[in-house]
Amino acid sequence: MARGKIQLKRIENPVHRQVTFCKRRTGLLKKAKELSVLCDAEIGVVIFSPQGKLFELAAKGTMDGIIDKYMKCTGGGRGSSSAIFTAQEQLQPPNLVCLSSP
Amino acid sequence: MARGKIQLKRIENPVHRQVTFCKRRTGLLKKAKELSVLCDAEIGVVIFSPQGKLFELAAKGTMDGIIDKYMKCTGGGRGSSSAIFTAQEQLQPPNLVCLSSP
DNA sequence: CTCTATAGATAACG
DNA sequence: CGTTATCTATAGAG
Repeated sequence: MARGKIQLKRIENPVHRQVTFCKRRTGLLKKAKELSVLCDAEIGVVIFSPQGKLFELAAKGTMDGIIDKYMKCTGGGRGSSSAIFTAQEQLQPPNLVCLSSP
Repeated sequence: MARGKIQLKRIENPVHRQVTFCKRRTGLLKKAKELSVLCDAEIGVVIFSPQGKLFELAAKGTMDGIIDKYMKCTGGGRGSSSAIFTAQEQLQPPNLVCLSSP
């Protein structure tokens, strides 16, 4: 992203990987919070570093409440407007689906 | 971020907010997956749109496993290397804490 | 939806 | 650990 392009694969150098993890984790949490503020969405993020360290972000509400809501949507999720996906399907094709007008 | 600067507040126009939500949600999930791949981290993201729609991303493992691991780290979290924060504390000061060398 | 210019994120450097 | 050059994400237009 900066002085050099990134590879879409695991960083091998342990030191470099640690630095990148720290920076990107910060950026990801920032982005998550921005999305929740801009669009009034409830967002929860959980990150486990390779060293087993846990990082959590709960925007709008608590993580506990988000997990509870998530459980209801998946476990007993017979709600009509739920979209569960694992992102493998959603992100691999360069295909954005947006609504430009209602 | 592009033809105009963004405000760090809730978007009022419903249509504009919907479009932004869609674009940023896609970008956030992409970033999350990149982080998990680059740094070999286990990441779970849960997003509830204002309309109550649920979006989930589980990178490296299942969301169920991530939540389970999360519960153990918080509930019985007497582990020595756990960092729980709500991002309010972590992101507001322009203060990055990184390890340059181990 | 697709394209483009620009704001924002960040890899490498000091 | 702060700065800078670049790359990427994305707001706005077509």
